[in-house]
Amino acid sequence: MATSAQIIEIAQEYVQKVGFHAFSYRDIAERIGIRTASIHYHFPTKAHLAMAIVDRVRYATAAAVAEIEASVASPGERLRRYCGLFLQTWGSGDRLCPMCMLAMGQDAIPAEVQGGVRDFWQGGESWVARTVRAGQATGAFRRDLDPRSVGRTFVAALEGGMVAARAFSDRTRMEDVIEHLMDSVKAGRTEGASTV
Amino acid sequence: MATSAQIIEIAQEYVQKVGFHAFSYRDIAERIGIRTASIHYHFPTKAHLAMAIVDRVRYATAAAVAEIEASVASPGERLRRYCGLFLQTWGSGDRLCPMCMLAMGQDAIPAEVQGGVRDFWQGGESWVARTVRAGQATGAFRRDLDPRSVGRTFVAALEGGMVAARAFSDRTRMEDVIEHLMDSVKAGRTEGASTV
DNA sequence: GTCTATAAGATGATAGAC
DNA sequence: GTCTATCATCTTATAGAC
Repeated sequence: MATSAQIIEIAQEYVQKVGFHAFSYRDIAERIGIRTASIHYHFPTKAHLAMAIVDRVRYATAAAVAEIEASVASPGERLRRYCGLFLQTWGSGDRLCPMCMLAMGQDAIPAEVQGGVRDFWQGGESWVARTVRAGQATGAFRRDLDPRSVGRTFVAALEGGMVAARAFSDRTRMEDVIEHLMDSVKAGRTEGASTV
Repeated sequence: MATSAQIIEIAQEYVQKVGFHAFSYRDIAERIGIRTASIHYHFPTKAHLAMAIVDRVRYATAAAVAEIEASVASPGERLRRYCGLFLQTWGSGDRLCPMCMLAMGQDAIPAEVQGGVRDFWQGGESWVARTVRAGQATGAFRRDLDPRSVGRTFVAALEGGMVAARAFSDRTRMEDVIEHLMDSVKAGRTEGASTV
């Protein structure tokens, strides 16, 4: 594999495990067996490296979502598969979502990186919202749902669920969250007034 | 205010804004107008400081939840007030949940701190689960809900929602999440089979 | 592309005076 | 409790040889 690709991959792993500020060029260099100066050749500053990670993750996510849309037609199944992406990321070695990690250190992260993270986040929310609308059209999902709110809740809960799953090294924390999320959108109930 | 209390308060603010690894004793010292050596007198290592933050937050949270239980009886209203605590934290200057911040940098954070963070998280999940059971008993909440899953989803979504609200400086991201969460538990629908 | 060498500054932490 | 002084180490980053 090309050195630059190796650098990005290892840096991404560090971002997912300890965050952007808790690893150094030295950490990466030692893992690959090169010197920090070589990393600076590929990525002049840490901001460049962060941006490369953002681009890589957004590309990979877009590909994964495209694959879901190509192989599954049912809105419910699409949503479940989407949730599965987050579960899969956590499963690949107790890793958090790299975009969530970058979003947390916001104030100490380059502006362009922040923008990329926001695009990723909003992209997920919008995709879920669109899928919810499709499910409402087929009658699979509750008609009284606000797609925007559901999209935002799905992404928020999946990201937060990963934090919990990692803190407890407990897969069921992700699974429980996904079950309740899926349950919250499915039809099969009369839409009535609340008694709360 | 006592110096140690000032130190904890400022350190907590840094944890909420940039994370545990992105601030230094120097940052705190300059804000207070003392030297880093003085901070080391109160908190020998950064781990001690982190632990003090965890204790402070857990104490404050317990007090806030107790206040809710003392002033509100309805499970639905209690849940909504609980969600309000997270909204309020974000509102106090675009801050994330300190426990969520500490949970993210897990691998690079002292073991005792990790334990405290887990206790906080699980405490929130359990409280929501208990409140859900109470709401099911009164008929305000859906009877087919799994309280554990709901508890885990609430905490995950609230934590994740704060990350989103901060990334976009957008209050509605928290509000939308809270609305869908509350909607997901309320009764008023026939409990039927899913068509998803 | 990778190296050595180096810079300039930050970091957590300690010893000992006041 | 706070200070000065100091430490060893780590950090991002650059210059220039190979």
